[in-house]
Amino acid sequence: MRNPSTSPSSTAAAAAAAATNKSTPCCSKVGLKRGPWTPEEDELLANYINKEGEGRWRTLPKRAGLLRCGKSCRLRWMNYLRPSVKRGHIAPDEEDLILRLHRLLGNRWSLIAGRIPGRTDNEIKNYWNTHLSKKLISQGIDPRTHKPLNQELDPSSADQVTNSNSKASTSKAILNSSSSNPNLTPMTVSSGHLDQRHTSAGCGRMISSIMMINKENGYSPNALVDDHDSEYHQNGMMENPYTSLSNCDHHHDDDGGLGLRSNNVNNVFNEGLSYEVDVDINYCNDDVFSSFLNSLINEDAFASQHNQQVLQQQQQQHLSNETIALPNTITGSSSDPLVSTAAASTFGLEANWESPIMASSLNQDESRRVDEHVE
DNA sequence: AAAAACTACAACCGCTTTGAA
DNA sequence: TTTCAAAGCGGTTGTAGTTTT
Repeated sequence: MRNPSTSPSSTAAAAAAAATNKSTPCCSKVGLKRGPWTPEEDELLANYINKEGEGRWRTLPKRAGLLRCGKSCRLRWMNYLRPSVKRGHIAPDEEDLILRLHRLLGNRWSLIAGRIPGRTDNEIKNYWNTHLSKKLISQGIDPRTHKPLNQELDPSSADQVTNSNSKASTSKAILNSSSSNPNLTPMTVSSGHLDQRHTSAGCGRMISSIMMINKENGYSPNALVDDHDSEYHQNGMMENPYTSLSNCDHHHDDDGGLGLRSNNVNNVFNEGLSYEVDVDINYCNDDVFSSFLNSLINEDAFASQHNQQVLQQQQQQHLSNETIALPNTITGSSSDPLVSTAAASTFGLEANWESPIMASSLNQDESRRVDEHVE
């Protein structure tokens, strides 16, 4: 899309970089082409990779006879030329899944893409920015927090909103929020570097995904904190510095599944009382995080199952005529579509706000659809 | 019919992380 | 332990295409 010869930002950036003696973008090297790819270039790249395989991007252009930088080649291959890339409109079920995953993971586009076969992070990111975020806003929902926009005006949640997209300030924000707002129940699900490179290497960077569970309004998904944040540990949020649902990722076509290596589930705070979830997954395999994520996504499946069990118990106990205080997720009055009842109960969570968009798109086939995607 | 505004998305940039030397 | 190249990620930009005025 970009015209290399008319891109003011690129030329300005290159000039600025030269002036400050900083490293220039690889594409700024003299003689390297930029901008839209031609069919001929696509063919050259695809043919080369089909023959020689991916990798060694820096030297690939020269070997393939392309006047492009390696980064550009990699991007073109990953986002456009790979055979596994699915082109075309995002289906409603894919859209629904994106919404759910975004609510869980925030702007972790590569992670989200990893759960949606054939879709690239770039495509999902673009789709989010051009469609879904606007759709949410039009329905009065903050696309960052997935909470009703009018909730954002609530001063008690200001910190959370303000910091939701800030990796650097996340841990403090969480601590502040959880301490100042008793309704916030932070759930720490640390995961290692949710990155693609774990496949051959060991654990990557350890990042904790902190899901802020707001007992009234759901939770903010974007909070991420580095496990190395000592302040965070010092505040007792974690006992083990590497409490993680692990390292890992997925990726589109490399290893399939989320591939998260779990260590353990962290403390869950509830109204000032902390207790450790009685689930030791220290040595769990890669499926654990994937399963956990699935459980979060497949709320409906769990909820309906749970509902049935509860109803059966009620019938057996002849309590049908009595009023029983049941959690909202069980009564079905409202539930967080992204937090399964099972997962919520397992992790000590309750959430009872539902996105209209997601709610409207939910149906009985939901769990099956999600499973299909995931698998 | 032309201009302006809007939309979609490919591509680029800067930064971070990783692993090898 | 340090350095550096490679790879990857998320945010942003620029432009072609479409719609509206």
